[in-house]
Amino acid sequence: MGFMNGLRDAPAAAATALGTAPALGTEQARPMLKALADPCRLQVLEALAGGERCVCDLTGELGLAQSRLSFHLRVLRDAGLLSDRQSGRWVYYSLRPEALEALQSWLAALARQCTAPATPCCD
Amino acid sequence: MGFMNGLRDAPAAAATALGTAPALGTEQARPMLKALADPCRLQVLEALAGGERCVCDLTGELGLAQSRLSFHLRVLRDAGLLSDRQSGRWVYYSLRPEALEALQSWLAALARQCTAPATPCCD
DNA sequence: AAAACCCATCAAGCACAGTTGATGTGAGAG
DNA sequence: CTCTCACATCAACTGTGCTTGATGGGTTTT
Repeated sequence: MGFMNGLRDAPAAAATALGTAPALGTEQARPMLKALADPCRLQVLEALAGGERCVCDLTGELGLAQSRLSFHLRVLRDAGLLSDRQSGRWVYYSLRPEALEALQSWLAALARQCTAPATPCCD
Repeated sequence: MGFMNGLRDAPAAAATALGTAPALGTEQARPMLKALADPCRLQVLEALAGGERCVCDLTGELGLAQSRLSFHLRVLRDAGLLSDRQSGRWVYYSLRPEALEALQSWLAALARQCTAPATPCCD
């Protein structure tokens, strides 16, 4: 059950170079943002920012219970932020740059016109 | 109590043009990400993406109870994502582009080296 | 002054996400 | 085949964050 991560891969890859990207509605950004809301999960992201890592390596570095780390890895993977790869009896996790870039472009779209002069409110 | 939003304005403004920015540690990104984790709050952000809005206007457009909306606006403001301005008996809220850009650069930093070949794990 | 309005805050109730310890699965090692 | 190891999953407990309705502060009207 690792398929259909709720994230299309094609359009995000094209947006790597520039800041402009294929929109990505708030609907699709929501699960990722929800997954990023936990301090424990942010630790994992920081550790994975340097590259691929296996679970046993992460438990040692972060000092987390194995069950706990596995739970958070699943949340991040289900949100489309992580990809996993099994090699022997180890499982390696890594960040998905496409997902991070998709979020970047979503933020960029928000900031695009947000300095508008204000609607007249109730009159 | 609207001062000291826990976000320096100076460095973020310089990063507007390019995608490169003043680092912004995970420590400072955390409260923003936590604030972005709620669907109700994302609705507010979308509504504010078009520009400044007063509260009474938002309650009408989003169909939220006044108390509820006020609660979420506070969370977003405390996280540094929103700025407020009082005019008469109305309060106008707007997105802070600096905050959004700071998050963008934080994501960019994560994606920078995350494709590293994987450390040897336990040997 | 009183009344009407916009918005913030409060206390209580409630739902959900996270933690913990135990158990299950699947792949090498002996 | 059996044992060990890496990791996932489960059930029960716990805590944190959201919702609701009522109250309070502050600003314009009349």
